[in-house]
Amino acid sequence: MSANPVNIRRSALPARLSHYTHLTAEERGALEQAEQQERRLVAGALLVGVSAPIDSLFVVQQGWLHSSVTLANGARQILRFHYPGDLIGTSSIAWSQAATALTAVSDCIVTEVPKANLGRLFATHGRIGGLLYAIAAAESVALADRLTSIGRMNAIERLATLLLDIMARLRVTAGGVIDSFDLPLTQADLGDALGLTKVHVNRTFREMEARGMVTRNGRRVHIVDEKALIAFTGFVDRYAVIATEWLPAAA
Amino acid sequence: MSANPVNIRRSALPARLSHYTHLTAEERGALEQAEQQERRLVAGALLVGVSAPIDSLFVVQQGWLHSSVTLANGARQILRFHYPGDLIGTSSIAWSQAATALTAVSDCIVTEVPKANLGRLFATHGRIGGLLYAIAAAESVALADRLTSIGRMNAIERLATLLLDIMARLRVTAGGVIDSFDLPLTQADLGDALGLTKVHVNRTFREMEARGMVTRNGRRVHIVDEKALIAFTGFVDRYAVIATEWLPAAA
DNA sequence: CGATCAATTGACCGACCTCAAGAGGTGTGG
DNA sequence: CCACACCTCTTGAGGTCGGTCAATTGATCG
Repeated sequence: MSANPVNIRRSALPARLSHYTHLTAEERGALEQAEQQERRLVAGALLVGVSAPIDSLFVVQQGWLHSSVTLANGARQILRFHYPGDLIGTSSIAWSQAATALTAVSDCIVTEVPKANLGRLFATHGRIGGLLYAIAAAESVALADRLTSIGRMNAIERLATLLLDIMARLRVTAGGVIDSFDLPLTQADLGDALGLTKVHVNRTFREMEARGMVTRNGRRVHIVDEKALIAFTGFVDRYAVIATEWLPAAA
Repeated sequence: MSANPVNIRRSALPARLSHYTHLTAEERGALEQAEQQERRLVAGALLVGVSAPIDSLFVVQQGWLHSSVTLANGARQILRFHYPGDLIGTSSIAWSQAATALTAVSDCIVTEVPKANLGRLFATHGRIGGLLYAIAAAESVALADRLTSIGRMNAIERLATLLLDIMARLRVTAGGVIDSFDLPLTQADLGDALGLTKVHVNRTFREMEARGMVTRNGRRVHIVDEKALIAFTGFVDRYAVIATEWLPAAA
């Protein structure tokens, strides 16, 4: 364990940013100094509750989380999944209370970034600010894709799109090309993400198997023919590439 | 007409940012210099098509626009509405092609902001960068609210939420408190925004009238009892306040 | 004054929901 | 090491909200 809480080595955030553009050693250092103590969560643990006062963001280092809201009638909507390298809790930037709950899907490790540190980062390293803005824009488009999926697609297309989305996002971290992955979500979770009931998620999954689109083995999901599924859903990978040429050159 | 295309006076963007924090004269000048020529659009005109190569963003000065996508089966999803003071086309920051179409809902005026100018702005005025980031985070939460609405609410709640959302957003510009507004959208548009058909939007609107929630007169929509409607939908205004205390003080 | 578009209404349909029960798997305590 | 509790997955039967199709009305505009 190399747990120096202030100087985390090899944080997932600079690694993620490096995926899109070259960072100078100085920039990387500034990023790592913004991060503070580490928190470990077991699967299912709540990191932040809705309306909790909060003045930090978090960087996901390991594992999955999701952000969600629960309505007055008890219904839940899962808004987004978060993976290593994501800067999360961004709604606390705009307000001093959390707009959504953050829950660990699998066991995970996050590090805290106080808002003030982020402010300093924007002021002193505008290039990083621009890059964070670009990533936020890309995530916003991915969220819009989910909206489109729920608003205008049937159950099988929704589930297929979500599976492709998860796989695309895992690839940014995993590096290589993968065609299967462990899905640490219950069918109730999937339903809450897709605007369906768990019962219908089940039927939809079975229908996808019957059509030869996926196979399942426990939590493991295997995408049989990704190209065909992409053609079927019109899915677009929003994570693979992000333009950075509009940012000024590194100092 | 004071149409100097390079030095637009009183752009809506600095006015919007001033709504949330004080801008120095210098910051205001930098913002205004980033904006370039002005474009006027008639209602229904397409500003940017999907997949169009694009290396500018736009500031809405007057009127409404929306961003949308059209699926292979012809279905359309309207993702978001844009009002004066909004910086739009942000997906072109992350990629060199537009991810969504931008269409004028009413006659409107926009000014162009080349991506490179935005990059310079982030590098030289980090505080503005942080503020834009905060606004983007707030809009992302508003989009998540729409997602929740479509995923987990019935037709009447969805329409009510959208009407409240539009009114809240208009208030940022209109200033005062309003309880009615002109809705330049067809019922087909509303359906595409809500994940409903235009036929069902019609029935839903009539049901809302029958229940005494709204009255309509041509394009004019009047919210009868806003408090009750907010309680009914759980709507949260994401535009009224945005925290800025985490940004370093102005230089 | 015809043409076009938006709003409206009716009849019927179907994708997804609700309710309910059973099966399989896992952890825990006795 | 078994028994029980609990959770998730699975399947069936029947209901409903919103969709589809189609026709009519009303408004706007050359």
